[in-house]
Amino acid sequence: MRLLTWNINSLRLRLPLLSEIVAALAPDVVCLQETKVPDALFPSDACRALGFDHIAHHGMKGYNGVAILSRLPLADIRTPSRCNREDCRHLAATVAGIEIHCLYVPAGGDIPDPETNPKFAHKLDFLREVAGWYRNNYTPDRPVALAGDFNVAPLETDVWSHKQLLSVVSHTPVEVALLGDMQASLDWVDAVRAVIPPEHKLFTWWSYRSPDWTRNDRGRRLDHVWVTPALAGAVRGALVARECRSWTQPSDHVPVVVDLDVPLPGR
DNA sequence: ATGGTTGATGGTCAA
Repeated sequence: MRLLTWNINSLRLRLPLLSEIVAALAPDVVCLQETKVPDALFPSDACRALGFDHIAHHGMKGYNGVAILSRLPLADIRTPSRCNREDCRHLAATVAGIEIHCLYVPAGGDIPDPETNPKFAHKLDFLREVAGWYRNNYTPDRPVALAGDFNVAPLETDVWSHKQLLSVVSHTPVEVALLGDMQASLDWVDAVRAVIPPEHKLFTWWSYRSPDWTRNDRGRRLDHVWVTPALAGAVRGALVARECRSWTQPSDHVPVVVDLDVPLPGR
């Protein structure tokens, strides 16, 4: 099973780019974040035309929104609410016996202080709640893949400068610690870092605000694919589609792909 | 220390 996750930053605007990446990488399952499309306006026909006959989406007007596109049937579609908000950040479905979870963690605003910045407080609460939810509702022997924009770059090699980003939201010690707690909830394995050694710098996001993202390569690894220990032995490969950041009218995030050696029906 | 860009929206808000 080839799983692709991408913060697409408007699905409707970037359908042609989705088509391009699907043609190039042939994923079986696609997890999208920041679809920015209400469910009533979801472009299902266009997604089916890309080969995804099975679609789950959880969207709202203007912001957020998650979706799972699959070549294989989806079962048990669920949309857990987070922090008592209906803000469309979590979607889960079962594909070929594997639970696929698509997650969009709040970005957290600019100021890394939960006392003065409610967005940062929400982000910290969200991370705590998700960790507790997995701990209470799952066990590590269940085959689950958790993919999405976690909006946290946990490792020193996940940012262009560890020292310079210590007080920048996405790499502050409090967020990294909470993401660590979330990872510990089910002993999640970072599938991408299981393939690409943690010594290597690896980014999945580059700010739109930089006039030339390639000049200093000031990126961060905000997008992740984790698997439970039950699936860790099935991880066969991982890829960050860095070249997509150079497309015309790109998302500020690029797709991340993980290959899992699991039996698929009809193959 | 500051400002820089993009997308949805139709004024700003979120990232």
